[in-house]
Amino acid sequence: MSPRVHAPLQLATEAAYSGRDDVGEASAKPSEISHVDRLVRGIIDGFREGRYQPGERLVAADLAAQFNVSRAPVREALAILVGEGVVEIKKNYGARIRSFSIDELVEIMEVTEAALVLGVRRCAERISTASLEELARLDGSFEQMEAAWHAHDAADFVDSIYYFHNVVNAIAGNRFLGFVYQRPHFAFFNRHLAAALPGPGWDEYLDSYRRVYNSIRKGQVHAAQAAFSAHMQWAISLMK
Amino acid sequence: MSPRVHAPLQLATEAAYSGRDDVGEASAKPSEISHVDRLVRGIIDGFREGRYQPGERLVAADLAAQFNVSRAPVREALAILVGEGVVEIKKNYGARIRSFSIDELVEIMEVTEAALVLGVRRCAERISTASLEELARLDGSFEQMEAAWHAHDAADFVDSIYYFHNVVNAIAGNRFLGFVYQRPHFAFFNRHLAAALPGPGWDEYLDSYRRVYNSIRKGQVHAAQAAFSAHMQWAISLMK
DNA sequence: TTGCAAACAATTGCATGCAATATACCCCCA
DNA sequence: TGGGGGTATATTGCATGCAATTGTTTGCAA
Repeated sequence: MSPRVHAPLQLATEAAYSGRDDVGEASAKPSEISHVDRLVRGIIDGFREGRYQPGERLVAADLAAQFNVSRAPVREALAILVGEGVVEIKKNYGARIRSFSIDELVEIMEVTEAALVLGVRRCAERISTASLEELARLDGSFEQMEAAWHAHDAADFVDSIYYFHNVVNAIAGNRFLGFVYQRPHFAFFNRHLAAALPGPGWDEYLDSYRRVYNSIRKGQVHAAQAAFSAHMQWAISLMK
Repeated sequence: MSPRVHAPLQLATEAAYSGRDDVGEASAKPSEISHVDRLVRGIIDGFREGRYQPGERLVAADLAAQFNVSRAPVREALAILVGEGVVEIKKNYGARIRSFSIDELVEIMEVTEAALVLGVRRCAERISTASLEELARLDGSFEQMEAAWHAHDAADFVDSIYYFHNVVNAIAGNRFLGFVYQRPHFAFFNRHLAAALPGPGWDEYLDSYRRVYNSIRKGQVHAAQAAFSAHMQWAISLMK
């Protein structure tokens, strides 16, 4: 299997949504990343890379040993992930990664569509004012998507879609949308989706996104929005 | 000031979004609520009730004393709130409640609209199949809104709007939407909004929601959706 | 062989302790 | 009176320890 794309997941603790005053000199120096951040990221990455499976038992002491820290920061990281709805903790038994039923995945997709359509619309509206770097990222993300599609790698494919939308959201200019979409439960959801993916509509999937991408590129706001919504509705109907 | 409405905020740890197998016998017995849950709820409530101000310094040791626990669960609770983007922790200084600029509030409102419009639509679609209890809650929530409006209590008013949408989301039947909207950052956002509220459009505000409410009640899907979107767009334009 | 109960082991939840470090204060000097 | 530097203080970040509780296994009886 080819190396994963790994859409760069930003944590709230890393100023994902803090384009604000009080930062000042910060952000220049990433200084020391805390153990907690490293753990949260490590657990999420571990899941996205398939090292941890849904339903798998995560014992705090084991994680502490794996990451070479004590149980205190592990517990804080797990607390964050519980707050995100991504991990369940069973008392005196252990934490485990949540798994989702088809019904739940459908519900998640509906909400995802509602949120992302805002990003698609705004992005198409603002595409003419996008910087060259942003456009390059957009083009690059779609190329990654095509590559993953040709390689028939479902995990890479959903990763590249996630990355694509992150780029779209960034161009859209609504930082809160970026923040919300980068919450672990959305990142997780994508990975869960991959399991259901290389199904009957594999061809259609890329075509839909090509329509979205092209419409965005041409600044066709309504077309982009319609193409994206149609795609999501189609994907949802396919899941049922 | 009249007592706050307090939309019942559910935490992820309380099975807010876990209508799933493995629960089994649970949920019947709330058993013992953990210190961490109590702290998260307590801090959020403290903010919503105005006991903690945005930007206020939250020292772990103080919170530990207030809630009569040690610093360990306090740190876990703060970690959750940091993950939610609701609290910032500054090393060797303390945590503090984030404050939002007008620009950020606008961005949050845009995302909120995108998400909630899904709930409004679905709710209107399914209103005919709603249980009597659900309808009673819906009616009650709107009555609370009217009462807060007449009392000119902005905090109560936004609280009741938050509660109204929670009821709408519940009837809409998408549990993930409920889960997302109950994330602390949305609950927080509402409180921040209250500060900007009793402005020029105070009258218009209730009228808009009455239109939304009536359309939902009559099952007029498109009208409800349009009324809600129009209202949000109007509120956003007012903020700028 | 199967059902049940009791002891055991494993794990969490929380308290406490300590070192690292950013902030704040104070004093001195210009 | 204003500014700068050094020290003291406060607070976090993390490690460790212990009790409570749950899941598991074992042994016994039917």
